[in-house]
Amino acid sequence: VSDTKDIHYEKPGVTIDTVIFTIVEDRLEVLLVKRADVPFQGSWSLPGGFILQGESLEAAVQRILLDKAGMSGSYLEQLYTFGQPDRDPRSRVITVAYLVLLPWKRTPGPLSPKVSGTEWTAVHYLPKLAFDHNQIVLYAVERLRAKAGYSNIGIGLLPDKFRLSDLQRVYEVILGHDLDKRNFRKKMHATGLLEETGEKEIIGAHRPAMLFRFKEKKVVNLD
Amino acid sequence: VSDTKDIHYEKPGVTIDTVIFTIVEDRLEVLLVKRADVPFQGSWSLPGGFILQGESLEAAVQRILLDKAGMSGSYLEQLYTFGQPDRDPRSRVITVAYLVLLPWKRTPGPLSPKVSGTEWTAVHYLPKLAFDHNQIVLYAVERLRAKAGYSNIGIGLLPDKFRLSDLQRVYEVILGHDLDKRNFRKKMHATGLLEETGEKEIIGAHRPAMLFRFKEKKVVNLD
DNA sequence: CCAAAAGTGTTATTGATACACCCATGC
DNA sequence: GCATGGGTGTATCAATAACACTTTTGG
Repeated sequence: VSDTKDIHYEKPGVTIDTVIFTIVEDRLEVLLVKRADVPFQGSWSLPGGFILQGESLEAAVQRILLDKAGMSGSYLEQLYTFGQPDRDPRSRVITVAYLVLLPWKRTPGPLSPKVSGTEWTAVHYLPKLAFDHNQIVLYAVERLRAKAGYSNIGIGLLPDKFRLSDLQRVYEVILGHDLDKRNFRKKMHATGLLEETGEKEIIGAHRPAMLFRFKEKKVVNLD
Repeated sequence: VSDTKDIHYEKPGVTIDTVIFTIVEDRLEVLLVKRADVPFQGSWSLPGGFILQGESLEAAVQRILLDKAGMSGSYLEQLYTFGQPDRDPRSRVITVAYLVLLPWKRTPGPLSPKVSGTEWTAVHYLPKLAFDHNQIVLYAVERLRAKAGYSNIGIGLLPDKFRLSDLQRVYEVILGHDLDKRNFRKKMHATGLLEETGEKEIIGAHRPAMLFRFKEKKVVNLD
């Protein structure tokens, strides 16, 4: 029963932490921010913050994204709530972790962090992070892998129009192993979620690739 | 960044709410408690409560289970954190919802609620609950259904020793449709998780059934 | 001997995997 | 004309789904 009247113990703090993924040069990268204050001063940590009055959890995530990363996420999913009593050395803080996917912009450069003190880091070379943030990132990677197996989660990491080889690359990077081109394309077409844009894109001295788009902009479970 | 120093807005409250499932006479039932206080005085609601200082979220769930239901859960999983600003009409309260499975005791009777003001209710005949608790129960049922498809979640709803027909019944109740006996048993045996106890059980005028046990006491993903 | 649940295999269908060549382009 | 990525189909294997009869017990 959610009863507020009998609180005689101190309220825990509640924060949001975000695991923001993107793909850069065939690597899965996560956005980190350098902590300005104690504890863990100077350590890297996940972008996060407190929830404002009257603000939904999702709205808080979007606000934090804009403040800390200078961008708004294309896909957003609640991950898990971490509440070990000692996870913050100062006081009890419970954090609701979110998984965020940023569309990978073809154009190189503008994906570089917009906010000073932030940096994209490959998940394979993650430093020791503040608080329990390493655990949170691992949990997020696990979730992302699992979802790659049974959903079109790749949509969150791609621009509106993309080549099938881009889509395949996204899944390969998430899963950590190569996929068969013909089987991958067969399966993707079978979902009925892809539509041709009619446009073709030429990169370098190759046969031009058809650009595709997802009919549904939402992440959806396949089969 | 989990920074407590710059809180100038009021902290939200944090609660735990539990969706406690069991199976009674081939029905999936959930434990409800009648609210003694405003708001929603007299309404049914999910067992819940505040988190004590220094208490982990899981420990809080176990404590609430014991207090409100007079029993400890066999399976426990964090469901989702609900934080809509208006979900509690008095003040901002964020709740971390847990899914709990109670082993169905063969012996009829002792599963009846131990604590006054609590009642088991079939999920198909759920009344209008306090707060957003209907939404939480729906979410829990969805999760349970999904897990029935790819895990041995049934373990949480069964006593230590059980007949294969009991196990099948559990899955049928969760999924809401009948399963083929031979295919079900083939699949279950193929997991390698079942072991014969050697004991047989005779109920009524029938051929006695072998009692089985799960080798792993944990819920595990199949395939 | 009858009613009721326990137990047991085979076939058909479906989905997943493995695998190799031609095409269009820029230089 | 050559290097590079784009694009396509078939055969095998594994998993799933459909389906019916015999066994053991108590009454």
